[in-house]
Amino acid sequence: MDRIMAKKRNGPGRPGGQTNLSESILDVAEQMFADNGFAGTAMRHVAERIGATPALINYYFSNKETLFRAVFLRRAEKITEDRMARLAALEAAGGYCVEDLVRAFLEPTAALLDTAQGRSFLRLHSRLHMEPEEIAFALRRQVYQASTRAYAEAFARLLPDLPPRRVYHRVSLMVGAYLYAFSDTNRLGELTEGIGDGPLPGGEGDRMLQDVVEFVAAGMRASPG
Amino acid sequence: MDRIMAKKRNGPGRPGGQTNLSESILDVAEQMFADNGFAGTAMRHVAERIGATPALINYYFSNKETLFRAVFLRRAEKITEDRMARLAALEAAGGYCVEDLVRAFLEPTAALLDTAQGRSFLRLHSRLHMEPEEIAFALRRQVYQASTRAYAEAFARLLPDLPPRRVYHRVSLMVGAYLYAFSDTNRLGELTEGIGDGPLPGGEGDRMLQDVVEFVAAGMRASPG
DNA sequence: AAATTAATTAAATATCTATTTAAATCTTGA
DNA sequence: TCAAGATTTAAATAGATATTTAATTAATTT
Repeated sequence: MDRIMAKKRNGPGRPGGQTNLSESILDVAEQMFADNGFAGTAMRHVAERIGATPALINYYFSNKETLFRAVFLRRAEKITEDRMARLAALEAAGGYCVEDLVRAFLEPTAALLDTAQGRSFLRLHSRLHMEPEEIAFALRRQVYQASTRAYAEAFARLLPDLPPRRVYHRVSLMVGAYLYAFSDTNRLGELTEGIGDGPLPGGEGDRMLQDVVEFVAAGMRASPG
Repeated sequence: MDRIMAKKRNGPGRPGGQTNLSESILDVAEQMFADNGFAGTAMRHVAERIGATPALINYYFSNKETLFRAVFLRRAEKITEDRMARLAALEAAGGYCVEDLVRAFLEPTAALLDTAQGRSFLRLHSRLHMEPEEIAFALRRQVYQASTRAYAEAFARLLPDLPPRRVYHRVSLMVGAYLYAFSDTNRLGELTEGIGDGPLPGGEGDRMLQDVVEFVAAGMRASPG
């Protein structure tokens, strides 16, 4: 759609004015990593889309893996911080229920549904969770482990009849459900084609979040069999 | 672990006896596509692991994409058939509940948890669902669309108060949850490290299935807000 | 036994890949 | 104004990739 272009001058040398290419690289790389994966994305193509040479990407981010980490961390760190802040707010406010906790966990990612760039990140994010490679593991743990654990412990306090092991299991079911729902790869439209409730009222993102919260909160509260 | 080796003779020519390399190629490719993705898997490496040359793979499967399809379809088609058969059995038996339906949908994939090769497929399967590429879409639709729709309609009959659009949405939440849980990429062990309920009793696969069914069935039945 | 078909390899083809190096141009600070 | 630093390119490096072709050996059919 809207490809970001540096004003091109043929030949080498620093161009006039300000370019802020570093951010453009992150944006384009985010889209391409989301659509084609890490291995499927060529540095050359990222460079082409911003109208520059591959060497420029290695100038800003020293190699492909570092670029990937930068793309991921740019948003992921905000998500974790946001989750922790929301959890702290709930604790401070006193009483909260399972549904409040689910909503607090999901809102920081649901917010990304509102922009195309945010949706790219969500696809990237889902892919990363499905990739067993070491690069993916390390990144996920580094960013999400602490906050996910904090939420799991909060859930455990709300669900004293459920053994801790099963609380964690349900947390991971929540993660799987929202990743899939938010990543838009499930092509809900394709599946429901011809059902025709028409488009959802009240903003796609909000409605989506509400549906997921409802489903997950019920799953969390399910009486252990 | 157990790499399949063709008995090597140096030089070209048809080897003596029977080799059944076609199946070996599918097995190795399944593992490698699961771990490294489509773009991240090199034909050359697949060939090396079976002790043959890349040309042999192109002899049996004419190119990389066809190989990928063959790997996927080998199991996916059985899953769909199994799902349809189980749904028909439920219908024939007369009354069934939400939990029965969830279990019927999930059992064909949960069965794959019992072998290493099956778990490879499950990882591949999850990856495919997160890949927005055209190859992934077409495959998923070809194999799963009809059976998923049939289940969605069965759910709709059991949940008359829930608008069809939302039934489909919940079905896709179910899919996301089980994909993630069964693909083992969530590394539950890592997250729960130090919790120590110890290993689950009664077979990892069965326990896993039971947990997911419980969670998803509750989510499905959640009263619409 | 001869001819045909099946299964395999070695080698070549034609790209595509990430990354580095050196040079070129602009900006900034002294 | 001049030197130092920042940002860019062109070109080279060193491989890796999927796929095709022709040759080779074994199995099967006639």
